[in-house]
Amino acid sequence: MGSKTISSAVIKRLPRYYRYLGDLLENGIERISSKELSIRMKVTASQIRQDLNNFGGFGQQGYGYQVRYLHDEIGKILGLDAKQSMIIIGAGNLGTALAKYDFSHIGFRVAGIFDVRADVIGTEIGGIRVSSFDTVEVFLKEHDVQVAVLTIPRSNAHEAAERLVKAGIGAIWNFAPIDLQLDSNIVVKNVHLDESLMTLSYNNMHKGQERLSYSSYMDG
Amino acid sequence: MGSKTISSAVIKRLPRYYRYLGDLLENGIERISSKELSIRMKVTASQIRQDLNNFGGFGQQGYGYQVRYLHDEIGKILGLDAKQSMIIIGAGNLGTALAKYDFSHIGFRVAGIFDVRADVIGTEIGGIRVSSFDTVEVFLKEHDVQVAVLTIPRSNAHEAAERLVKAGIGAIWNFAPIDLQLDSNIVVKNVHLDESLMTLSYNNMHKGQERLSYSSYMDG
DNA sequence: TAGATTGTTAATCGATTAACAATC
DNA sequence: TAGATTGTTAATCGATTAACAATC
Repeated sequence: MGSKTISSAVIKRLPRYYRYLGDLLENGIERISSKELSIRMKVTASQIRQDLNNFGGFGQQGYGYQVRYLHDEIGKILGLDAKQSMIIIGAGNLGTALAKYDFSHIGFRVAGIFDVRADVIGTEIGGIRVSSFDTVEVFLKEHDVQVAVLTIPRSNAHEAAERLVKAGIGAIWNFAPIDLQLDSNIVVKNVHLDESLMTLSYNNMHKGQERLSYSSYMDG
Repeated sequence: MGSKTISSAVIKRLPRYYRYLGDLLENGIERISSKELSIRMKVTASQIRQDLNNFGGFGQQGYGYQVRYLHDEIGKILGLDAKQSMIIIGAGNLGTALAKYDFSHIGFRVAGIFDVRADVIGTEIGGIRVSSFDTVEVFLKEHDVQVAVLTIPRSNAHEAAERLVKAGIGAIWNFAPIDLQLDSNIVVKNVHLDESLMTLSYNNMHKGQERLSYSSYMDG
């Protein structure tokens, strides 16, 4: 069902559409054409129409797109209406920050926090008690969790990931600087902050040699 | 000088090469061919050779590449040998996590932390006193800072960015969910965590409809 | 209806992969 | 020298942009 493969380039643009449509909603704008949206977003109108038509015809000739409708449809495509849960593995600096961050606007909530360090287990972060990582298998049996957030040192990341997968996790948001080699049906999304900073460094050093600001919107 | 524009696709791959070469170094491996590296990294040998040859001929026919040399050269290309400083704007959850993170392995250090909230100013994070954002212009006059890290709410992000630019900042690592519209010679790198989570959500919902695990290495 | 704007096909552009001559 | 592997050119593939007929 619905099996046409959609390129990852398109998928990566969806959240940005979603954000711009949300902004339009907030400003009380009810309809928009691909042309006008393209001007605001600094992309081509062609690209917007091509992207959207991967998922269906959301617009109307001569009229454009209804902002509310398109916004909500993209939200559904992204699964934001699904009320998903995630657990955070590693209550260090980054794990703590993410645990305190409110992801409810995109349908996510933190269901649990885990760590291996005795001095961290039992402390509270954002109203959630940190549990021993040894209890994660039991926890996953008892709770419906879609995503595991990996904010632990590189050295432990692979072993932890394999345990999580064995315990039934299907998606990992990985902040450890490592390429996880897991079963092909496990979805992994890497956020490598140091690599992000390195590309910023490169672009800053080599400034002026290329048109930077214009093509940088999707380089998030 | 050296003005051939290099595509951002190539730039984004450099940090990953750097990481793999660092791993090889740690394992005492002194030379590697594009073929063998391609197997480890799950990319084509062609791509590795094409990418590297954007910057020069680092290898030797019949031999391959010297790991130490190539690693250090890529480090230089990325500017990691430059000892750069950054300031963190916004001492919230994420700003605090980044302030405590050790970026010295890629040549960066945190020179200052700024916030507008009276109850936060004066507290200490990772050994650095949080200063009033109103003092940032003076600070930037007195210190050589390459990067400003923006970890503040969306509503303040644009105004803060403009002040930083006016005060001489040339590069912004932006964590606020907004597209900053700044002078074209300002380098902006966005890290939109919620958008990252949304694409993870999408891939998880639509799992099995495409070959996910294989093409996901660069989707960080 | 006439004007506007979509959905979609065709053309272009750029990035990736393959091939191979150069050379260590 | 023979074998290996690069640097680089050529072929392929995929993504973006342009064009336009369909239609609201």
